[in-house]
Amino acid sequence: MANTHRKAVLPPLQCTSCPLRRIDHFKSIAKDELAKIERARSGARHVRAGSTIYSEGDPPAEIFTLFDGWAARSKLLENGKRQILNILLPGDCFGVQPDMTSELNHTAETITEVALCAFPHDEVMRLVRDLPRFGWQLCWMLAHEESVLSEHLTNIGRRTAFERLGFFLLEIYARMENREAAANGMCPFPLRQSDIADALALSAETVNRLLAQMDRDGLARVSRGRLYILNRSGLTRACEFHDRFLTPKPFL
Amino acid sequence: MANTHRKAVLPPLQCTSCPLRRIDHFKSIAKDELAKIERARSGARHVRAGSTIYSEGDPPAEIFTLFDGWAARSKLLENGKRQILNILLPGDCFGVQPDMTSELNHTAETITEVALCAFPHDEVMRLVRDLPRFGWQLCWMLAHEESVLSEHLTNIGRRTAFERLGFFLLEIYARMENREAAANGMCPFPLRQSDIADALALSAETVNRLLAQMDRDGLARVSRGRLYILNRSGLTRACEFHDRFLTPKPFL
DNA sequence: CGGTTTTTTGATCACAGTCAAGTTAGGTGG
DNA sequence: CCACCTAACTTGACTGTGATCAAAAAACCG
Repeated sequence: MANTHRKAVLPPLQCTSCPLRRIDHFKSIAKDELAKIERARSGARHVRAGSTIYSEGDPPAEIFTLFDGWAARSKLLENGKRQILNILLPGDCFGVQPDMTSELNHTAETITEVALCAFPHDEVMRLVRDLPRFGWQLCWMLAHEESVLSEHLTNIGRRTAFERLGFFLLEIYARMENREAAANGMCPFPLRQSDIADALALSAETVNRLLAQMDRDGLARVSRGRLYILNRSGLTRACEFHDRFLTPKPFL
Repeated sequence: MANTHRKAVLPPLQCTSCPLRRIDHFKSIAKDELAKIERARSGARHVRAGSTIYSEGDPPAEIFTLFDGWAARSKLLENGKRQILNILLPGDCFGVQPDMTSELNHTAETITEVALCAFPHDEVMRLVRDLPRFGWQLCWMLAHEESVLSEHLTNIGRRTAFERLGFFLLEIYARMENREAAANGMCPFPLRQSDIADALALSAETVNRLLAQMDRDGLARVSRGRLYILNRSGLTRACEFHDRFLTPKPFL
């Protein structure tokens, strides 16, 4: 896997000048609210590639926003198998737990080196208390995540291996496009085939064979850390993809 | 399928005297907040068995709380296959959407006859605005749902058919138990085998064969609209079940 | 009691998993 | 810049789980 991902850059000190906020796809947040959010932020930090941000079973302490790089939320089973719940891209929040007293129900791992912002749990609760609109925004983010998870459940449960993979590639591409990080059918793609397998509940060998087939069929190619969508409409049709669930959302 | 489910009863006019609120498993809500919630409620209604409460694509208008009976949230694919996302039991809320302007991303169907409470979307937004704690509770419910969905994703993605089924039965039983509607290893179970299949991404025939096997093995039995957990610890071990994700939660 | 839905059982098949061996690419250090 | 080492990818052969198709039995409901 070519590590085409440059060193992750840290976010600016001021949330108002966060470059992510200039991206159309993210719902804007009022200036005064942003100021309070900024005060709630406990800091920004780097995490190196291939390491764990938090583990299933840990007590939840912070909510995170991914600023730069790729990560994944996943579950590990007793039998050693891994299920990736969601790939995290810049602008995605994670670590929100129902009950701050209970343990985290999944693990978050980095794929590339990563930069993220952290918000202590009690600060988030304070924000919900003080800013009614913030509570609504948090609900929005959560409901969005649930919607994405439903789509993944259906994808894994009711589609063939080929369709799953096509759906997955198109989803990643659309999300990168929303973040203005894709163009001309090409975008960064630092996932290993075994990561894709863990996200789609397939074996790495099957993913490999299907990628080869999609390349042969001129539909999509993954090569040297990049994803190329060669025939978007063809692939979209072939795997019944739709991007209804990738609606704009607020973040932080 | 024996319809052992009696006629669904309507909830009382006052939320404070709602019998569901007396169940330990649900987080209590302050009296004054409950009064406001009660005012936000647009009404209670019956829906007959086997019908649709709302459909994917509909504009979201209301949030619902299931008061009595069983229902399911599901997605229908173009190829006719159905994926059940979650079985809804009394006390479960559903219909919460990220963005009230977008369309609903799943369908809600009744399994038995059902009684439910409805809350118009704008009233819910008003509640979030007026009651800071309410916003937090809504987040809690959403995060809980996400947690459950993650568990289902892992179950379907990474377990064998046998384990999936055992996990599913134990989950339903534990949830019924939490609702004080199960005892001595027995609880109502109005699902058809094809419903179980759609929830677990299996074929109905496979579900049938596995149920027969579990019966033979003295682990669990489904018969005449009832679920019998014959050997709970055995079944729990056999399918790596855990109920960590079934934490108490608020509702309404 | 009769019609319909659901469950049960059997036979066959195919998709994707597993195992194993070989190749390529990327990263590291001389 | 090249040699080496490891991790990732590739390919082939075989297997097995669970799907599909079909037909009979049972349960349910009016």
